[in-house]
Amino acid sequence: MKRTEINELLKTTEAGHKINVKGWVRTKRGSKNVSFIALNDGSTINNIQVVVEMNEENDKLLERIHTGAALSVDGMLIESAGSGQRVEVQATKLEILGEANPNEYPLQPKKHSLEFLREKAHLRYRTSTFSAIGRIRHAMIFAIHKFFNDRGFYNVHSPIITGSDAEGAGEMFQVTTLDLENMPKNPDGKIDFSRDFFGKAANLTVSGQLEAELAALALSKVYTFGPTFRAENSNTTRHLAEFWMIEPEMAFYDINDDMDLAEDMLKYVIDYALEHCMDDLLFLSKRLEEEEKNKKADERSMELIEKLRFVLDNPFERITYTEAIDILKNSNHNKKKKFQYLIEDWGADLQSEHERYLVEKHFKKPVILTNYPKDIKAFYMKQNDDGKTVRAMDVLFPQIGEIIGGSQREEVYSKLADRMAEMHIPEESMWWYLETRKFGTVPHAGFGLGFERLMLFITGMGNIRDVIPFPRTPQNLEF
RNA sequence: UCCUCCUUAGCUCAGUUGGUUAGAGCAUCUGACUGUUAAUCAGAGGGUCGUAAGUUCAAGUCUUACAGGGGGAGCCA
Repeated sequence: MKRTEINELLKTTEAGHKINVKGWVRTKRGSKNVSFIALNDGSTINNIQVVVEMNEENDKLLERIHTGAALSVDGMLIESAGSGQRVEVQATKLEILGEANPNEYPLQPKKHSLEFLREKAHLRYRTSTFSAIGRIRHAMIFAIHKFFNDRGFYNVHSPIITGSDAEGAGEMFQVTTLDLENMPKNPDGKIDFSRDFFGKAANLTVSGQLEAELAALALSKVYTFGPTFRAENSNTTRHLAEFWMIEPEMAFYDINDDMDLAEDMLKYVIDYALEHCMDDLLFLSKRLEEEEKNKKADERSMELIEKLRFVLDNPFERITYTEAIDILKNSNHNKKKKFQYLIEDWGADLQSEHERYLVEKHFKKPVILTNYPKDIKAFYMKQNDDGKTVRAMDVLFPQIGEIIGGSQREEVYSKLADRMAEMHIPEESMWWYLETRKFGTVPHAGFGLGFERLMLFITGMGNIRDVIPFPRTPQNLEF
């Protein structure tokens, strides 16, 4: 018989027909005459209840069925005689597809710590929490593609292996086919990369932005959505060595158009999650609420769905770096010396604590900071006429901090070339990028959204290692 | 990379000012129960207290080193 997925079964309004269902056992409860199995196949957070009448044959099978076992069940879909669910499956034939030895299977029908599950990453998808995150992650990927497609953007595949080492976004992972035990050397003792696969040193990309700019200067509106690699020794709840980034790039956009797009996109995907992932969000919300109970009253945060709606319904606050410095400098927090790094002079980079103060204490909503000092930002950002600032824009979210970093790009050849020289970026490695400013240059802008940081916000999870199936972080490559 | 905390049963945790035989819930096994909802009730098995060394009459408890993990900071998305 053809299998029906559990989300379909639970939606059924007409009961009383024969079906087949397959899935993994979440719990089994028994009494003298009847046993109940909660079965889940990942199509929904909800389980279907399988009812098994006790007889000699079923007794033997049930002894081998424990949490984690895979089953195929033929039976009648009927209205439930119990009160916890609308429909259930009255089993006529049970088949064990795969047993799970209860003395070895690590997952139990109870709450496990996220730390424990991280060490069981090969099985954690089978928990309610991680299957919910998996489904939401898919929905967000789809929503992002839909958002851009509906607005006439083209998706571009930027390269994963790159020969450019001047993107300046962070430490890079080297890619080589040279024999590490026996590296070819030049007469001066340095490694001879002309003998390497590409004839030069190669790395994994840290950003697709520069390539996206090339595409935008022909296709007008493009976006990348691909893996990104940073070899920084970052050990935090919001950094990964391998993460997915969305980088739209638009010709004829200025910084204000860029901010509008960023805000629209974030609101669109939040709305999409509320529309399509409510079951999973409600589960994660309940889970969070239980965790929050253990916290002090003033450390508790807004309920997950309420928080998503709040961001959706309120315009983001847009202020300049200079205005932010004034707010921080004159804040009681600064005067009472509650910041670890006190704000004194214009020009300093903002610390996490300052960003959090602006978002969580002062404005109490997402903030877009613009026009940063040029010395703390990348070489490609559009220089303002004041000679001090650039048209950068960072979107700051509660709890997460920077979720988007973007800017209008410098389109004037001479200004870009001068800035590269000032920052010691070798022109010969970036000649192709500079040429776009030589031929038919136009104002353009773009931004980068860290996909896992978006996932942190949508799911309310606290650690970025829990919103990507197989996290890559320093000293960790087990799965 | 820096600072800080944690490691006790398969899992989550308790373990007093160092003191006799290290506890609980869940899970597992046995039994009871006419439909349960992370079922319930009764009983059983399960631990060289992360590893190594030290202090002490005595260490799960104190000290040091190492390992694994968490949180915070920096770098950023």
